[in-house]
Amino acid sequence: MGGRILKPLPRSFFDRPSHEVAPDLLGRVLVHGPVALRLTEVEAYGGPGEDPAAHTYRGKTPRNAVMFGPPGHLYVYFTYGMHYCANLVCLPEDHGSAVLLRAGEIVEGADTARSRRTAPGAAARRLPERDLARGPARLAVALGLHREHNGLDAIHTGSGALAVYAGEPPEPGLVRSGPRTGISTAKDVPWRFWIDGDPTVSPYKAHVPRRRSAAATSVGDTPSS
DNA sequence: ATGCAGATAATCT
DNA sequence: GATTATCTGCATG
Repeated sequence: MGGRILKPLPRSFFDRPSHEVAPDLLGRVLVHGPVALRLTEVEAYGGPGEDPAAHTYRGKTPRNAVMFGPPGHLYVYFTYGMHYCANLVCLPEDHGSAVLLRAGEIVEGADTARSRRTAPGAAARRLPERDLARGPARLAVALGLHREHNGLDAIHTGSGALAVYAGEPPEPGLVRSGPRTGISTAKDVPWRFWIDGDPTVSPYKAHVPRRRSAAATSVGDTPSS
């Protein structure tokens, strides 16, 4: 039969700098339980002292500890008071770099992904296929990744529920790179990688400084007069 | 199609 | 107390 056997990626795949792993991750297939996703957009983040935009820039903390662990593990963080984002750790232990999984195409378990992505109360209309994992927080929901999965090993061991497979890498000419999304420092570092023309790639958003609430700025912010 | 504002809490200074 | 590796809904052209 035509059933293609997916080859699991070995740990050594991730034992490289994150900006080398990131573009190589495009087209690979991440499987978590019933849902499989082909990566179409990722971002690399560097280690302490070398990447101001990285969570590890100022060293090890309880939150980013997993990034200082062995490669091939999942780093899941919580942000904006409501979203989870998932990364894959790179380089040997103690380096603190990773690749943020920003978007992908659901290739298996779309019904599961869709129900996870459909809010209880809202959404009378059907969510477009391309939006199921278009953006890092949406991707985490679609794959069912949460805080409890922080530190999980993503290397196929024969028993784990999570693994990354070789998949079909895109045509080299279709891989594009540019500045990372939504960061306030290191804005020019071109460590965002995506597959050109793929509809599941998220729209680029530059960082917008959120203005403090009016109440918080009421004292002492008057210009000279 | 694009743009803005609000949501909402862990984390770090 | 400020910031945040974001998303959604509602507004307008």
